[in-house]
Amino acid sequence: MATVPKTEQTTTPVPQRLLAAATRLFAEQGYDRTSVQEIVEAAGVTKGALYHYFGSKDDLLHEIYARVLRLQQERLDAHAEADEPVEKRLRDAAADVVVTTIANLDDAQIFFRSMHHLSPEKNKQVRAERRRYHERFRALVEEGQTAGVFSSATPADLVVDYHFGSVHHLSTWYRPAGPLTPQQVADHLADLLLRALRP
Amino acid sequence: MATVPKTEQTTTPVPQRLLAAATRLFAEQGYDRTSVQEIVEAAGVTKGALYHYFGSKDDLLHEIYARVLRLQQERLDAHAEADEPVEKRLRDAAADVVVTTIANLDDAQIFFRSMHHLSPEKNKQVRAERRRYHERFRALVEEGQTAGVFSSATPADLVVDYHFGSVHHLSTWYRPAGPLTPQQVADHLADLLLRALRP
DNA sequence: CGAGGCATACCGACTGGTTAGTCTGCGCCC
DNA sequence: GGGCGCAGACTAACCAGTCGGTATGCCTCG
Repeated sequence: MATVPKTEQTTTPVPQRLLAAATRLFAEQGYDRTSVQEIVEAAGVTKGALYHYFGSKDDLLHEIYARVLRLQQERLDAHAEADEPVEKRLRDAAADVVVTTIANLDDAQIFFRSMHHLSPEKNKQVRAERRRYHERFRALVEEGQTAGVFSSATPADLVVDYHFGSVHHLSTWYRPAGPLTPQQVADHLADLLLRALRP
Repeated sequence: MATVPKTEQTTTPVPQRLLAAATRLFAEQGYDRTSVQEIVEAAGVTKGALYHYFGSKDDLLHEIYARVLRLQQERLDAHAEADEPVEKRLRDAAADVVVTTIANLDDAQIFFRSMHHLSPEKNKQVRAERRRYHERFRALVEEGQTAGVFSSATPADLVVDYHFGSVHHLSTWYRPAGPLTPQQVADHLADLLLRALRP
């Protein structure tokens, strides 16, 4: 009894519902403050379902990280490989990560706030992927510096951390109801980066 | 029995020992992962002592926040009021907050990672003080923009968030064992800010 | 074509362990 | 002798993960 009525309208698959519920709750309350019970209730299932699809609560968090990392890396790669001058490639990449981050503010909040809740191995894995991302971005900055279109006054590593600091920070202050659209914020932040890099 | 031996060498007062232990442990493991039991053991006392001086675990966290906020606000005020051109005042303030943050990386880590663990009222209070700090800093940027020594291309608010993003981010990547001294990092980051603001 | 078996998907009570905060009491100092 | 500073056992609540059980569809073989 009490099974889902068999209309032909497809229901969202349970694993996705669980991930969506977990993402929202982790962002709102933090990982440790969110009980597995809350997640399954929000997703309309029970613990049995969650542990059928995921090995642990920690696993759920890891899935959220993997999704974000994959998305951002793909987008960065696309911009970095474009057939454009390096200034434009960097600007586009810098602006895009801002837009994408704002579009997934919950993910971003979790990302930067809950890394230390991952198990050591999963944490290491995430760090490694994160480093790849960082290095790809840094390569863009270095390319411009070598070509002389960017100032070399600041080490490329620091430039990258400077920019990602601001991205990281977005989930702290950006509110959709605010005066600026995501694209406007992205343009401004990319502009600040490029202005700082003027020779 | 087992009282501290009564040599005349003054022992650090218990409340300070508790705060120091809590700061270290919160930074290492996160607020929720640190039990009150761990804190009192690290401080060499028992729960009775902790709850004698602090109303709750949450209170302990709030004290840490208050300490950081007071320190940073004092230093910003000093720089902002100095008798110097606005470029120098902003640069000094921007560099100083970096140095101070690196000198108290544990505090910084807790600050940005654990705000949501504070009770709603305490959270509101901290946000209010934080806003005062932000506005003081913004006033410096605006002063320079009005005077024409800084570009007005970017709203001052965004400029401030851009810089504090990088400060916020420090606890993620800065390691004392790294190649750069705190002062060098501070100079670079302040430089990036000022370069971005060149008209 | 239909019966029987099997895997997948999920349920929900239960367990063992942990935790913040309380409370009674004790010793030392003024 | 009274109160401050603290000790440490205790409680009530909670929580991640387990496990035996059930329903449902598919596949196979007679």
